[in-house]
Amino acid sequence: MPRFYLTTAIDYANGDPHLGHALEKIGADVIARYHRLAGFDVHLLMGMDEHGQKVQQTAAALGVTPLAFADEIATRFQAMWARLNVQYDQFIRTTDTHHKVGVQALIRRIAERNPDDFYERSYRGLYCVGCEAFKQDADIVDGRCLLHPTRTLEEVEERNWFFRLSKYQPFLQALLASNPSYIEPESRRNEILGLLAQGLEDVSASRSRLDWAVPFPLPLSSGERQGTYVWFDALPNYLTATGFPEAGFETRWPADVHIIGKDITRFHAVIWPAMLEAAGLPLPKQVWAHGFVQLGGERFSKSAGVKLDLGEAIDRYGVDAFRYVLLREVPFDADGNFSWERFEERYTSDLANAFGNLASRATAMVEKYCDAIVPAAVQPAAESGDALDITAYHAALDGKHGWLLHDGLSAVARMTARANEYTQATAPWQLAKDAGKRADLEQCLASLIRRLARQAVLLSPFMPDKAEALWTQLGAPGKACEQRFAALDRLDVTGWRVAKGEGLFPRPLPPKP
RNA sequence: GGUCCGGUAGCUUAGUUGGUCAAAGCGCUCGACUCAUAAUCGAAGGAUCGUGGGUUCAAGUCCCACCCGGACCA
Repeated sequence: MPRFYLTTAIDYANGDPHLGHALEKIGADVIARYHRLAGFDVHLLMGMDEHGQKVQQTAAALGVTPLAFADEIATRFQAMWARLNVQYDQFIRTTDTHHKVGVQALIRRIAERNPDDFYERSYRGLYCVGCEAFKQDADIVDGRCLLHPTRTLEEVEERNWFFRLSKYQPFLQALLASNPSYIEPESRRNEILGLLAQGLEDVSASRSRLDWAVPFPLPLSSGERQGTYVWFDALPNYLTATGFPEAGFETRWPADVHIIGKDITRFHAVIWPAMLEAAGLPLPKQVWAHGFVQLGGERFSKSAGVKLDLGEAIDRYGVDAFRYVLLREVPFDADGNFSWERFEERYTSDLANAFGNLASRATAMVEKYCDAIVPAAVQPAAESGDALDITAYHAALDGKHGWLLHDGLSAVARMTARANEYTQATAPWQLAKDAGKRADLEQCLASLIRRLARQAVLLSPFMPDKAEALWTQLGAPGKACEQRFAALDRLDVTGWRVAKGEGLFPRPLPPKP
């Protein structure tokens, strides 16, 4: 069975999961579920990034150990992924012993193979005593730290280990020239190409005053031991999760795709492949940078109070409706918008009116006209008009042309619309009045059930529970998630006993929040 | 300040290499139907394609400048 290893960004243990996290995790889950239906041995990795001063400081402020704090945050994230029905195969935490061992092994391996790649250099920056951290320009306003505006920033110099990233510029340029799909979508690749054209700076790999970190395995010439700086700790999680450095990690590594947010493209497209090349390890096959979700047209932020309560969004119409609307509304290759208004519109038009009602009318007619037993279809290919949409669906999800999950949903929506048109045009309720048209009636109803069954399977990566619910209502054997795309063409619905149940996506709407 | 991405009907978006390219879905209006979750089907209306220049016989589609939104870098 072919393997498929995909990862999401590990989330920083500083705050609760929000809409942006949810988009990435649900998207990755859809891709994973799709590949299971396509017959792959799928491994979806998710996890937490738990080191660094912010975690340490927040924990200290709460009077708990950093690890206890990280445990709490990890528990909250995992609980949210469970609610969102995100089915990961592995959850890594950078505080896992194995990860720390792996990070150190990777650094040593680089140092052994390319002794020049790590070197000592002094780092100079603006240091905030309040934060006990160096501040970047984004965190500085009027020469003051945003969080501690009453204190003055000090210019501090320290010696650190640096990684000779600049050395890998030709390698990275050649990589993108020979393998353009290494970074997708194209807009993000262009960004990186521009960055490479400007020239790369070496990056620091260790920092002093970094106590809550993986100890950097090489001591400085002064004897000082420092903590591993963020990217050398976080990025290797994709590798250490496979068991590295222990033998056997190669069975999973390299990853097929890293699903990340566009804000961290640079680290995944530049630093990470350079690190792997330095270590003589295979590169991941692709980095996919999705866009951001805006909320009602505004960027959500804690400070501005623009945020969406994920629990509320899930409770609104159920987790599957939320997953559907989020991925239908937000293109997976660009920024998108989410609002309660759109949620209502999408739920009502796509799910309740089009899809749910199609299931309702079709099962009702089989019950009414055929004693609930799906008749044998005379022309099993009556729905051949769906072929193009099924092709489009796979093109959106198989990764060969990017991961355009929203296009996959559009394709299924067209199939649903076509089935409703077919129903209207054939008017089985009229055929039922004429015994001489019995064959036409049975043909129509069998076709509708077949279409619904196929749509249930195609939608199951997006809406796992609803797909199963429909599968059951149709009287289909087994489970929707156990089907294989390859066998879907030949799906025979003859003799299924339908059982029209509760509406899949009921109206009327509950009151607005 | 630099780089990149986006700015097309009320909303969300399609629009290969310039020439039926002004398109689709939702919403709104009208008509049809009654199996169904007052759902469905059909039809109509609706855009000076961010702004201003330029290239061209011909430009959302190429060039320049500017405005707005976003990401990254400095």
